[in-house]
Amino acid sequence: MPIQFVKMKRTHTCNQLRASDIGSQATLIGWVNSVRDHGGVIFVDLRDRDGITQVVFHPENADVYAAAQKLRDESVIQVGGEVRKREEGTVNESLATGEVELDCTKMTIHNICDVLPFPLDDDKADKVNEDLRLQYRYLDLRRPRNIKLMRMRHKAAKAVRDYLDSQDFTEVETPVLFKSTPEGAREFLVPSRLNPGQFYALNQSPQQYKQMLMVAGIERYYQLAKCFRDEDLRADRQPEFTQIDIELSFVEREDMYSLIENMLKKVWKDTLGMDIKTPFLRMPFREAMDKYGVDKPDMRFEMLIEDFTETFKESSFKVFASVANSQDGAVKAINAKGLADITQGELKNLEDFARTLGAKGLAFIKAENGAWKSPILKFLSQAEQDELKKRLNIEDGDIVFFAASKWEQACAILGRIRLEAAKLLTARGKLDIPADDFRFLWVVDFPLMTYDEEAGRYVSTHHPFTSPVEEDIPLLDTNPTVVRGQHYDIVLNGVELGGGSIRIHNPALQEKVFKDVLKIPADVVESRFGYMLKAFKFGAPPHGGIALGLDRLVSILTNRPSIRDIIAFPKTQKGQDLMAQSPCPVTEKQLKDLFISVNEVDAAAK
RNA sequence: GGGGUGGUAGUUCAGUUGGUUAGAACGCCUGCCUGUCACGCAGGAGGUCGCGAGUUCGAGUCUCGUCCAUCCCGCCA
Repeated sequence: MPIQFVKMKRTHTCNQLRASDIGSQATLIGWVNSVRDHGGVIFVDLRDRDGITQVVFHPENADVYAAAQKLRDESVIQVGGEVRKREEGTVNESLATGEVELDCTKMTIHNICDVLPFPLDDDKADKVNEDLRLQYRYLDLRRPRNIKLMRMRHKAAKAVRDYLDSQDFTEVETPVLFKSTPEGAREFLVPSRLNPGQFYALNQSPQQYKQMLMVAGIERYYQLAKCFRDEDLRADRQPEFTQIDIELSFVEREDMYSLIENMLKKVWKDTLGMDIKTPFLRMPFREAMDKYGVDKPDMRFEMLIEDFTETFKESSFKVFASVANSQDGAVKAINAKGLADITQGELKNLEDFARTLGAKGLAFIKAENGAWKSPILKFLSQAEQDELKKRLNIEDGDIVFFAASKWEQACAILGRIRLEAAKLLTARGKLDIPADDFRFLWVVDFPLMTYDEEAGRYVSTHHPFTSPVEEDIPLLDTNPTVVRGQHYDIVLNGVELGGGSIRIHNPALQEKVFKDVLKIPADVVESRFGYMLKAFKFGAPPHGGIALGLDRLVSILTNRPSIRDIIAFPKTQKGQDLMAQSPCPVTEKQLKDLFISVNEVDAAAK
């Protein structure tokens, strides 16, 4: 039974009392951060979301003193008393309130906390198994560090809203229950009770609705939109996530760049107080792949990939020469500066990594003690070695990795090696990436289409609503893969923050993309996109938009490795909420009402 | 669907070549302590070694399977 001595109102937060308050009465409420019982005097560090204040219990105040002996960490108490000056030598410099303490004469115990399932100190709690922390997410979240993350997320979202509001945007909510669009990501299906045998799909993004809002004449739309994808999870992927979803009419790419740059400028200013530089760097997709091996380059360190396809065309090293002379073949290399001390194990890991990406092996040259060491060195002519040395700036202590393969694969392999090498160098203290180093980048000039060998047809690089660059439109008929899309990705520190495009607003062009280029059967086009094509015939304005992942944005902003850290109630890699325990089986009646039968495999899982 | 890592006390971990009663720190409980702030001191409780098979005289340790978590590949128009 909680004891209650007297009714009183909170007068201060736990981060407010200062020397100037000495002698006045105050009432604080919060959680017991720690109890130090000295037998004749008890100290309680009282914590709320703002800070900590020391509360003292003396035996003279018999009631509260006796009650204080029963307190356990994380209990919730309300305490009243006089603000006292701390004696000389007992001031706590590490607390903002460290000059004073509250001499407790009145107390209400709102809740005595059970023994905690895991420690809540940040340094200890960070090591606790995440599944346990997710079971008790409300406790994990209660840690000051995590509360701060939630508040940072709020600040970021508010900055986005404030900025877009200042630019005359209207926030419009679009349906979460949408229709199934099987060509995209895997969807969550929702059975319709009123339409037996039919299903909604949770929206993967408000893409089609926001384009309809443009046709509707909203002109400037945004939404912090919950989106759902039933794909496998990663550290930066959750089944439900939040997008900053934006769409405007009468825009061109340049307008979009400056809009987003200014928006992010405000986000960084309002959250971290930082001024980020605009305009952001821009890089064509092809260059990103060539130099960084990915379409989302991490610009915080150099280590660029160099192309040696020409160098090895005439080489006597047949492995490289044959690739260099093949269709689409490329020989590329990267210098991991200072990583010649790589261990056998680390080298093997890199090699395995390369293999998973389709490489046959991972050729390398180590420069150590004034000499080059490499299994392939004997095949390389002096001229080839000179060329490598010059263009890769090979010095003692370096290690160079090679990839010889199809262009895209060679880029991808070294792109991964580049990132892994950076991790190894960072661990060795040879590469220092400050936490507040933010490198924004626009990646542009993506091909509108890529050819899917497996499917034997063209597929949209982004999505089928992306507009081709005007002068490339004639090429749609002859060579779709060289058509450039009016698409842009925004990349931050090697993470794709978001992407968007100028859309097609011409119904004839949209229909052509669906039917002639993507070869979607006419009846399918009609059933999936018929309403869009029709809408475009009724005064569709030119428009474009973008979507940025809010979760990813905040995780980078706060330097957290996983977006689970900045989502209040995240799901595990199997998509479960360990606290509420969802998903879970439902009753026979529920299923019956929905005309659904569950097969035996699922029933066994119950 | 595939690969890696991990699972031992409430928590974080240690546990030798397979060998007696599975340890430490923190937490918890009891007692002492009037100035601490990671308070201190003394004592105590607490374990189906994720689960299931197998090998063995004997398994925390070896083998196989399985479950859970996590990282990655595939996937994410």
